[in-house]
Amino acid sequence: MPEGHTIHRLAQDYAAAFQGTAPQVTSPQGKFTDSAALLTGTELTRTEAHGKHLFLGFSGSGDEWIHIHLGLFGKVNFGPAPPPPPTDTVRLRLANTTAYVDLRGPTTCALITPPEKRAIHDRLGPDPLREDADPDAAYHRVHRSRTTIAALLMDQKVIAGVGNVYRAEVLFRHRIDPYRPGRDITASEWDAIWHDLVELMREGVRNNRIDTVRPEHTPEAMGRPPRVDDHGGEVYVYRRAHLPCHLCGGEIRTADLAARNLFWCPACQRD
DNA sequence: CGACAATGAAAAA
DNA sequence: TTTTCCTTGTCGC
Repeated sequence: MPEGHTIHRLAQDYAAAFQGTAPQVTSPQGKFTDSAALLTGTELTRTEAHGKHLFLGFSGSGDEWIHIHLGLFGKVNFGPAPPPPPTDTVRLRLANTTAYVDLRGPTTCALITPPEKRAIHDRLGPDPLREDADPDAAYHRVHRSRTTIAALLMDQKVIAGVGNVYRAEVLFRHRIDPYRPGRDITASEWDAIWHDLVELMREGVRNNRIDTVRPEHTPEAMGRPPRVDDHGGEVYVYRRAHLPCHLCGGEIRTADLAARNLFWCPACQRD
């Protein structure tokens, strides 16, 4: 379930459960065993998120980081001590006297050095959830590009943390045709998109799910039946192909864009 | 029990 | 542009 909000929430949750302790680090699945052995006995001192990348900072003899990227399938599960016997897909388990956490199916779980961590930050664009983010840096790339805005929003070098749900929903909320080239996005449109993402994603961190429907458009307010989709939140277009648009009643469309399923309302999102 | 999809992205070609 | 990797839940037979 990982877009940027999930990763920032995980940074908070890992810190709450393990920061200031030296958890036992294991890799029941085996792919992280050597690094896990090196880390056991060292203290988790801080956690950090940038886009969809999670960093767990350990201080032993020097600074070391576990770099985690969940990819499409990765999942994290927290629980109270004592931990149950791990299943054979657990890539990484942390366990201290009060809690454990299991990581399964990540694209990346690797021990890295501070310079390697810096290199990752350097290839990522600004993250709406980070204080140090510069929205102008993102717009600089957007407004010089002939690529569609829907593809640019998915490009982590342009803006970090947006995924398939936020891209579809933020474009709907701003009535922007997903196929419009980035160069035709105005500065004020980008400003509105960015600040909307900041608010939506902060709420996503708080609630651990994506909700994008304005209060006046909720099923209750509109006299509609509640959503049926099981992805977790209330949305306008994501995974609503061929269903009626909440606002205009027209049919939501879907298409392949940037290797993912795009959803949009051609009537509401017309340039 | 196999096919398939799912909020992702790097490597290979 | 295509292939590859990672896991789990659901659906149809």
